[in-house]
This record gives sequence, C-alpha cells and structure tokens, in this order.
Amino acid sequence: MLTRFTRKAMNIIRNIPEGKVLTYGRAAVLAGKPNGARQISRLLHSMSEKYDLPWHRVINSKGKISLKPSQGYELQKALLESEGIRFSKNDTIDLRLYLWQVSFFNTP
DNA sequence: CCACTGACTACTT
DNA sequence: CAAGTAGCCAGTG
Repeated sequence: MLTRFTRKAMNIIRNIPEGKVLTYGRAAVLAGKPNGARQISRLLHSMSEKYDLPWHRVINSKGKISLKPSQGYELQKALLESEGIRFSKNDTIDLRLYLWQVSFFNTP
C-alpha cells in the first residue's frame, strides 16, 4: 500500500520534461512533504523500473549525481548528457539552467 | 510497536 | 571548500 505522498511523488517525477532535472528536495516539496527528500531516493531506488520513472532526472541539492561510480553514476550521467544537459568542470549541473521550474502541480 | 536503513538537506565547524 | 551532525520519514523485518 503506497502513501499519498509516494503516489504524488511518482506522478511528479514522471512529468519531468526531457533536458530538465529536479532535486530530491524539490520533488519532495512538490509532493507535499518538505522534509521527504530521503523518501524520494527510496522511491527511485525501489520502483523506478516497475513504474517506468525517469529516475536519472533526479539529482541532489548541490546539483550533483548522488550515485557512486560503478553504482549507476556513469549511466545517469550518460542519460542526462544524451538529453542535452551539460556538466560543469567539477561535474555539477547548473540548476539555474536545468532545474525544472514548476510553481504548481495539480494532482489530487 | 520498535529498530534500522537510506540515490537527502540545511547548518556548523 | 570539506567534513561532521541532527533532523527527517516511508519501507522493511
């Protein structure tokens, strides 16, 4: 049984457009739980495949990929770059350019 | 119900 | 800037 928060979060993540990203924290806020960032990561980890979520479009608040090398890092970076996202020298994504700007999201 | 775990974050050193 | 810390809360056993 999934919580309302979890379902809402999945819905939001599914709607991240190509070439844009969301941070764990932002996704949590949009799903209605400002402190639910860790649940977002759990979601992605456990059901990104089952529910066909664009898990690679979610990164941490510093604009970096949270996965470790050989644990999915390379794959995520490749997927993002294939959508046109450019990484800075220090391997960070410029959130000013790529953060999905959504002021409201309507899902009951 | 309790304990433990995290692909997190904001704040302090 | 890097490293440490306290708070966070759904899932799991």
